[in-house]
Amino acid sequence: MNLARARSTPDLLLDAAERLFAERGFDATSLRDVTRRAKANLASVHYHFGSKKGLIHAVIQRRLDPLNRERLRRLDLVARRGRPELQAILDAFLAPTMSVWQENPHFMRLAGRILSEPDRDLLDFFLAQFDEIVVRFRAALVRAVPDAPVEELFWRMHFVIGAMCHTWTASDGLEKISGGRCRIGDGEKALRRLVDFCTSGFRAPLNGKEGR
Amino acid sequence: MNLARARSTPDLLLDAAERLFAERGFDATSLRDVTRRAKANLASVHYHFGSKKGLIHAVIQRRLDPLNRERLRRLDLVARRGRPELQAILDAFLAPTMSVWQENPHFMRLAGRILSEPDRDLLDFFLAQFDEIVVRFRAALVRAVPDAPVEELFWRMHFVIGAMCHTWTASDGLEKISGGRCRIGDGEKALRRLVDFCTSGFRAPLNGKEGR
DNA sequence: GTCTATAAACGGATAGAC
DNA sequence: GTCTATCCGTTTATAGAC
Repeated sequence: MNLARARSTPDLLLDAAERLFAERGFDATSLRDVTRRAKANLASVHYHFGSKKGLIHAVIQRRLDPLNRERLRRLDLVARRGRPELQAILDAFLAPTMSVWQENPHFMRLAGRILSEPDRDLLDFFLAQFDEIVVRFRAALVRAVPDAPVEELFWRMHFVIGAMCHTWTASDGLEKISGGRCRIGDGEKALRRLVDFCTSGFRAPLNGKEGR
Repeated sequence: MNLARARSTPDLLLDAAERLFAERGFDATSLRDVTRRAKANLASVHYHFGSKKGLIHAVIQRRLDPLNRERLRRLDLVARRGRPELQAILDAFLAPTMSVWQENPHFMRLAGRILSEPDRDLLDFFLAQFDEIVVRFRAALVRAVPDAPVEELFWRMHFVIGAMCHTWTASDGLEKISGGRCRIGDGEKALRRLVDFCTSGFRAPLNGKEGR
């Protein structure tokens, strides 16, 4: 309400944690690092979030919640007018990740890494945020590609997710490998390339015989 | 030479480390965990590998070296006979990862995770193993898709790598999300799906206007 | 090459004053 | 809500005996 007021301690902790988790990883970031950056007290983490794990969960949920709501909002717009276009569905899924990346590249790097996290608890918590996304996008894909088995749709979305995560988390690796040719820039062109690649990949022949 | 002899201490350490690093991550695995599993002494790690980082590098190089040699061997077979087929090139790049995954799923999970590693030193060491791969596959792709700008080829390979890593590292996540519908099984079918998806994605129209 | 013992530092968590 | 002090376990790394 009071716009001039400084950010609250929980917010400062979340900001600092998000940044450090993204830069160094969860394990390599101590609560002492977080509180030092947030200019808060060490014990404040346990007061506000209960534990380090509680802080990690809060960092994830703060961004994932609006991200997935935006995905569903866009999917609604697409699905409302008749049979949905494959490319429009993929765009509804992928485009919001670019917005988050633009506003907060730290979080997207962090999110991409969680999917390959060894910590089962953390992975399960993360995946649980996607229950509605899975149901709704699956339904849309079935309508858009009715001749594909559902199993095939899941596999192809798996590849889409892999390409997506790699785009936002490893774009500096691409820049290095390409000798500086490929820069992610503001993300707009990268998103368009990503959507085009995925749409075309999704249209691979279903019998898998083509071109062999 | 002596086939009946037990494996050497360095090998036992590498085996144990590979397994634990894959299951728990680098940070969450202590040298005590490694030496306990290898039934070796704590100090043996420093004697044979100098440090924990030295051990990590050795674990990576032991598998990556033959993997990338196999990629180049297959690429040679493909490129020898005239203009290479796009699908054959991608197969030469992707198929060896399945072989490694079959023989040692632990390592592939580990390798996939390194690409999103926050530790810059480790990422740089990892990427340095791919210098020859980048040069040789780029040349083949230029021949196979001559009308595409090199920049576009790099981006598309970036997406291929993302899909590939996600396939071998997060396949259990797919199984969970798909409600048990999608299992990676022996990897053969997953590889075929992956190659088909990537080949088709690679053939996306170059102007990016199709279907919009 | 292998082992014990230990150094030196850092981790998350908590009790209790304010 | 904030802060200090502290508990207690763990970490990598090394010195030096065998």
